[in-house]
Amino acid sequence: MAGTHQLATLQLAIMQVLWRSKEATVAEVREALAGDRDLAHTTIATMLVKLERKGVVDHRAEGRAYIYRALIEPQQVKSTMVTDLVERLFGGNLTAMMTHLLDESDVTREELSRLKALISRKEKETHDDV
Amino acid sequence: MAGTHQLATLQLAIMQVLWRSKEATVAEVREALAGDRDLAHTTIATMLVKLERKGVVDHRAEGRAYIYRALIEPQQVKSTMVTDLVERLFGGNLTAMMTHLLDESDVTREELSRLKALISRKEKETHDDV
DNA sequence: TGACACCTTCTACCGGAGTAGTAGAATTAA
DNA sequence: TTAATTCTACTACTCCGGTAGAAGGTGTCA
Repeated sequence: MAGTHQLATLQLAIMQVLWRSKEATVAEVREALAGDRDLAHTTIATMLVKLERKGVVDHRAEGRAYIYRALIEPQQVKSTMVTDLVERLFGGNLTAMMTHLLDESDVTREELSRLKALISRKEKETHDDV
Repeated sequence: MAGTHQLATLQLAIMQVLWRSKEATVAEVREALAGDRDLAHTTIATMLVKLERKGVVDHRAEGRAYIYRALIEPQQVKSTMVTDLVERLFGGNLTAMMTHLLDESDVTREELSRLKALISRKEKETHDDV
């Protein structure tokens, strides 16, 4: 099971900053998160160390500062976390998850037709290659 | 924010047993979980105490044993957890979540048409009552 | 009535997330 | 040169999930 990465809330928030800006120092991450969450400089730094130990970010020194960058793609994290939730909540049943999403949230007409188009496109792509 | 319940993996697994069987003793929960997870009796018992403290289960004594039952509905938990993930991962954008699901998982033809039917049904339900 | 089996309760421990203070190095300003 | 600023490194602490041993209560049955 390589490349599966569960990330907690703050960790994910930090990663999202890195994904957006390619690279960032502790101060820059902190700046980007300010407003939603006002955290101490050291808190961000600590989290980045933990993320690095986890192998999902990397850093290089530039002068006195460390510049961090993400080592994994948003897609990997999303896949892991969504798949995991579908597994835990719906026993891996994708349609059940979709049904829930459609039932519980108020989707607009426009979104519905966009989804329909998406499915049609997907149907064309899906050859009988199972 | 009442009625929002985040549950971790084991907690959710235990709740699912309770939802299926309406009521269960510690031993029964343990039995139901055996195979996937072989846990000590006391582990389940401890988790149930924690879940009770959290207000999501309840118990009554019958003879020497406690019989537990769920106090919340599966739907409440699913809503909370799905909504939360969509928020954290896709900034609350439902369509983005759906797109991801369609792109990343290998959906079969059959599932696709079932989804299409689902959307059509939803479209009929959705009056312009926004 | 004593031995055993079954149950809950209490307590404890580990690890990870989150939060941050403090120390010490380095760079800049005065 | 000294003082202030700005970083990282180290440490620690709380909370929670998960896991389970030890202890103590209670029922059963020969």
